[in-house]
Amino acid sequence: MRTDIPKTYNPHQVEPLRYAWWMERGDFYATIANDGRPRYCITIPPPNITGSLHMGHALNHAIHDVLLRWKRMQGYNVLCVPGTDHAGIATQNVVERELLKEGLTRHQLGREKFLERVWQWREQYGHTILMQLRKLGCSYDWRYTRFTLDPEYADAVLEVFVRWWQDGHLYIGERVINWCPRCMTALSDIEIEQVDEPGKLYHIRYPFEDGSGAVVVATTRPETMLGDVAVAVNPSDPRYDGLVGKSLILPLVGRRIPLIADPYPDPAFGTGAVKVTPAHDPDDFEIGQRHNLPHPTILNWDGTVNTERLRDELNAPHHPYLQRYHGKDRYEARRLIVADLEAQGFLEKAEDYSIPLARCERCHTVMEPLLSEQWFCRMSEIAQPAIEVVKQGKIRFFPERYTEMYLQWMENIRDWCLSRQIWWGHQIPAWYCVACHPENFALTDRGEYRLLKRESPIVQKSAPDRCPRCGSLQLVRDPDVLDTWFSSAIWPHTVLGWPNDTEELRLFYPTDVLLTAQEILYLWVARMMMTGLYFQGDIPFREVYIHATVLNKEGKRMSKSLGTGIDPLELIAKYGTDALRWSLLQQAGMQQSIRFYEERVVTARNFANKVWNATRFVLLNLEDANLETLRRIGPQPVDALDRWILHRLQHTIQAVDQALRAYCFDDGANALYEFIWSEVCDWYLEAVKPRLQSPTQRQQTQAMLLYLFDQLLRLLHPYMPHISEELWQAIGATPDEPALITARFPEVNPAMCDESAAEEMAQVFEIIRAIRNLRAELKITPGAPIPKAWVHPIGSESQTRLAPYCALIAHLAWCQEIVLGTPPERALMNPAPNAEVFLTIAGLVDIERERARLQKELAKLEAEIKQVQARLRHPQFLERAKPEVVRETRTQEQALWARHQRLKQWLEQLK
RNA sequence: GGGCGAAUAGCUCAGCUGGGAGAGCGCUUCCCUUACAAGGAAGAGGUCGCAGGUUCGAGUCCUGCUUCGCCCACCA
Repeated sequence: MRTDIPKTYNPHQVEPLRYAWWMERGDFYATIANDGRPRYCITIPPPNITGSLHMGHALNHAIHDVLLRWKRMQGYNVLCVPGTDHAGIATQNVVERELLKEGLTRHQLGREKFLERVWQWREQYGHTILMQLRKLGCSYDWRYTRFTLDPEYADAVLEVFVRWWQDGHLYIGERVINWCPRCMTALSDIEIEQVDEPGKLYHIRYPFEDGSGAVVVATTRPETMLGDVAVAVNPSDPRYDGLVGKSLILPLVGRRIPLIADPYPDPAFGTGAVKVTPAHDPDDFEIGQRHNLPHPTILNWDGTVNTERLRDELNAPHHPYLQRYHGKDRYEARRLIVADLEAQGFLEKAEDYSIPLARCERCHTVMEPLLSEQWFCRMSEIAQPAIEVVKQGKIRFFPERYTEMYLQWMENIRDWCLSRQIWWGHQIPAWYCVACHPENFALTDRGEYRLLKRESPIVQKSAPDRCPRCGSLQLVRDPDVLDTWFSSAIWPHTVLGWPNDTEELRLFYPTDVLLTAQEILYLWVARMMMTGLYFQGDIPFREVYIHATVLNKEGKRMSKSLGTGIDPLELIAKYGTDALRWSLLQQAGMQQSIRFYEERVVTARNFANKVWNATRFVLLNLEDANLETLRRIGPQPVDALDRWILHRLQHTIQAVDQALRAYCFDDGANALYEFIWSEVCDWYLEAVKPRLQSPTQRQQTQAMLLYLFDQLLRLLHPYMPHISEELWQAIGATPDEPALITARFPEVNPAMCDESAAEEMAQVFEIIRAIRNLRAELKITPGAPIPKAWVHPIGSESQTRLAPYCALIAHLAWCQEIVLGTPPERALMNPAPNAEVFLTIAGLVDIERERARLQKELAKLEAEIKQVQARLRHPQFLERAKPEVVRETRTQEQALWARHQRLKQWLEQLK
């Protein structure tokens, strides 16, 4: 038996070694066979390869690991598949930034060379985050580590794309999409963040061609007027009766545009007239479609103004004045145009206005709605089954409120823009024949064909030899790659081997739960449900737990750039992994956000230390023992104290079990904390100390302690795996159960539940508190002996001898239980609700002071009595309150009166 | 503009189906008692966001409002 245990828990000496030990033993590995055990499977949300561990990850993965360890201990065959996401735009941005330091752009490097660089980068840095997850203690099956650009994974992605194409769910469309002028790519509707920012609303006068006045339109983006093709008004708007059909002259540009009638404009807003720029606004585009209007583009992909395209697209003479704006950045162009409009008297006014802006989620650049040709996925049909499974309860959300949010979003789902104009990712498996449509291609300087328009794509997993229509060898592959979320959408079944029919799929699909943050509910969770149902024919997971967002103490989002973030690795370095995990899990339940700060980890570290020292105490008291013998003896209660602690243990087992089932990790942690610290350490261990000195009770008490701590460490293991394993090795490990990580999780034993023991001990604790209170109030130093104490339990029928406990725990020299009516002489008294205690302390009884103290006590009692009586005097209370409540109130009143009587009597006696 | 969360001790939060408010940290006082000072003991501290309503009785249920946060939404 080890007795050289340090007095404080040192996580750095324990945690890395324990983790390595489990790895060596292969404890994280699932069995890929039906060995008769039930199975439990989670596929983690693959973090970006560009990422490093932040508090959100720490919380997410602490939760993963609690569940995995809990299930493993319950005898499940547990598989957790880790991995990383290639994160198209994010990664490409990182590598492009590196190139920029060398003065290079990706275009200078060329696609192939650039991709080599990205792969290099990923080899070097792409595994950082997975290594960090190991530091968190995650018991994942690292053999299964996947990457969304692995060859097999890429094959699955192409398979999905081809099948959806064949099944008619994909299409090429020219639409106004969200364009990031910095990333130079399209983004889906959910990859942008909407913010309202202060700006200006410009009112511009568009004169009628015939000189009969003007129409005033309002816009927040005046530069787009270059591409205006009409002004629209609502047909019901009386202000424009008889004017529709007339021509307007576009200021600065001089182009003639019509005034048209369309249901879109809201007559109540401003002048009721809307300028129509089909290429740069989704609503305007639809108006344009309805009226068969042209849609000239006035912006380049980098956000600069292009007025030459205007000439080409409108087949119109180029107004020389426009040259001023050509090549200017959109904001520069805006300033110029506003100035020119004002100078020429076209600007009616510019008012302050809160403008809704869309920014790129990745780089925060203001998005530009831009007309372009993209690949889309038609969603409504695919979404249907994913709606059904939720309505039927086959997939359940925790917290439940997310169910409604999910359903509402799914029922209004919009088509998904799949193509991205970047290089890092899954290149779209579509080829176009130059021979069939030479007009769709331009020849570059390097003599390569550049795709201008997508027509008649040949969609298949591998490059076709020749055009199936004309036999030409001149085929050009679509340069675009797929949205990163397209590949992560198939994560659960793909990491298990799809499209092959693998043993992993058969054993572990559907997985059990998906654990994630709320921000990717639509981006990812919903899409996995759609692809899982479509391709694997079954739900990807049975439950979805959406955990809180981690905020700082001020309730602000943790952000590196704002400096409001906390680095979990730093916290691990300071306080250890188990402390960090505990501090997070201790507040992880059904809330949508949690505030996190370092003091929480300090508290958690202190708790770990408490566990360490409590177990140290047990070990020190087991030095002479044979553990085998003690295990054979088992938990045999000596008395009510033991029955009470076993009872509380059952309660704790029950609470932890219930909490983990319901994803209320906070409740489980609190139950454990309360049990271990308050009940085991503060009461049980203190009370048991004298018994350990008794030759007749020592062994039985040792057996109790061994059992209790064995159970307690098992319960703690999912939350604090390292320290619990380390300590358990000293007291729990047997040839049958050599490691805690695979030992059996405790289950409630009804035979150990004992309410009466609980009540009995509650009374003991009350008495002891009353004694301590007296001592403290009278400033009796803890060491000073108290010659005599009498305790008088009230209302308990049991003939148990409480006095010995009180003497032991409260360090009394002499203690006796008395019955009513025989109070001692010249003592101090403390009346507690269900007990009263009398102490005699030589020379310390100042009668007057004592009387004053008790008078105060009496006054407090009387106030309470008044309150209760007031309620009982109320006729409606007696009539309408539940009978048991009335009864309870009556007994309460009686008890108060009785205390009152006794106090008074005691006061009399003190005279 | 809709939807959802939150508002309780100085701080961070518990309070299930309505019966008189709890924890951790912080604070005060006393203790280095041989598991633990990262500890022990005893305390102080709250018109439970505001205003109504239901009820014998409301942090708890209903209505309205205020403040903060999140999600969704094409209003020029």
